[in-house]
Amino acid sequence: MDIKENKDNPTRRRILRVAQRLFADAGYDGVSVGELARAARVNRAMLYYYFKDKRDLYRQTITSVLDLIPALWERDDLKVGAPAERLDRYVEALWEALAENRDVLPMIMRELSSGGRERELIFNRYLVPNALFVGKIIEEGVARGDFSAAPPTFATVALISGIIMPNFGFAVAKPFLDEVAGSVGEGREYVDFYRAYVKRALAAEAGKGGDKRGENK
Amino acid sequence: MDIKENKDNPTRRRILRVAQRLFADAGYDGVSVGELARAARVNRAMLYYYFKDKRDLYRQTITSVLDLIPALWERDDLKVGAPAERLDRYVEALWEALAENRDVLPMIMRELSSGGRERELIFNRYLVPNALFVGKIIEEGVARGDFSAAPPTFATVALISGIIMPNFGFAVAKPFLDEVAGSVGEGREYVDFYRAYVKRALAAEAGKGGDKRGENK
DNA sequence: ATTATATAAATAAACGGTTGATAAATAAGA
DNA sequence: TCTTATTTATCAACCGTTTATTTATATAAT
Repeated sequence: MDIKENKDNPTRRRILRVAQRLFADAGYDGVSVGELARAARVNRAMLYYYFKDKRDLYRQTITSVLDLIPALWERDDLKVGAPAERLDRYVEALWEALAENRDVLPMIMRELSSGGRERELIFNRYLVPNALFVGKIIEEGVARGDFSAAPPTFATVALISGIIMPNFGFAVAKPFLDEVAGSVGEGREYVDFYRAYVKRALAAEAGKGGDKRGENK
Repeated sequence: MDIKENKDNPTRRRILRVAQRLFADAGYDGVSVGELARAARVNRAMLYYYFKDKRDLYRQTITSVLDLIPALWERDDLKVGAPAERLDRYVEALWEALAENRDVLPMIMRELSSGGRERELIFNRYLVPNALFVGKIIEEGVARGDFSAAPPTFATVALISGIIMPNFGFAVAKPFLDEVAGSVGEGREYVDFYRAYVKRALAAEAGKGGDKRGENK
């Protein structure tokens, strides 16, 4: 009756992998345990052998997918160098991370849209810490006089928005966008554009720039 | 058997109003016709008297909510003046429009997240036209040499993102955000910040600016 | 003004199908 | 033989939808 704890079990992993795809596409209510079991080629009852219930499976699916975000905050190359540099690398890094798994943003967006049960989990575990991480870099840049963008909170939000939204667009509508606007590429061109865009937006007025140590490598 | 077409019918309007709230909170699959009927204090069968089926009701709910977006493109004050001015007013206008009805963005986001049936409707009727509207202003500004931001498509995306994302955040998490970050206000401060932010991001390099007619009011 | 008729609005009841979940029986592996 | 893994069978509850029936309202005929 109690749930098997062997995380390496191949059946269990197969269920999780399939659940990730299906939940990302249709959401919690949009997938039945029947579909889930069929897609994973297991008996319906097996879901209750490895997971407490449907919501438990959903929760574990979410965290397993979204846990590539915290990995960002550990990267060494985002810890050294001038704020402008680190921020520039962060834009690139977050984009890459999100582009790598196209299920992340749809899952987050849908869960936030639904007065979702996992809304606070997502905020506390991913969004707020991520905003704090970026905010700290900007704060430092403002303090040094490199950035004019204050308050840092607002600049943080604006900056992250420009990464998340387009990436979300790619994730949910790449084929469609290609159709209405010709090929929209893979997003690389946008990232390059956006790095320069952010640089201009945050730049301190000429002459007001403070300590130049470490700038431009 | 055929559907009553009287759009002013009070019962019908009550159903739509309730559907708007419930669907915005929980999505298509997250609300049963039973809940819907109970919340609107009508018999379940009445939904099928005024609407073809659940999805028809859902579709009509979506469009009735989202139709405040196209209203933006008709505004006269967004049609006259220098590009920089019009863009500045657009930022303000879009923010206000979205803040006015906090169901808009959650509905859009969820529908896009779920390989939703109404995805193309949303793109074709709201998102693409809106992007074209903004894109045209930016294009004009670039042509005049007022903006350095090219290509206009990318600048358009970046600019809109900085409005939509924070507004979405407000819509789904205002109470929560107040709790973790102190009161985050009503967003007015952010809009003011963002207008300046955009201005810097799009500004042409000093001296390269072309025709100055109409600038700075 | 009363009655008859037509139509619109609302209700109750039921349909087959699917839902998430459980318990008991069985098979496989140690 | 004991534990782990998988299946079969079954459950009540709910799902979206339809049908048949009743109530209310407006119009026309008497």
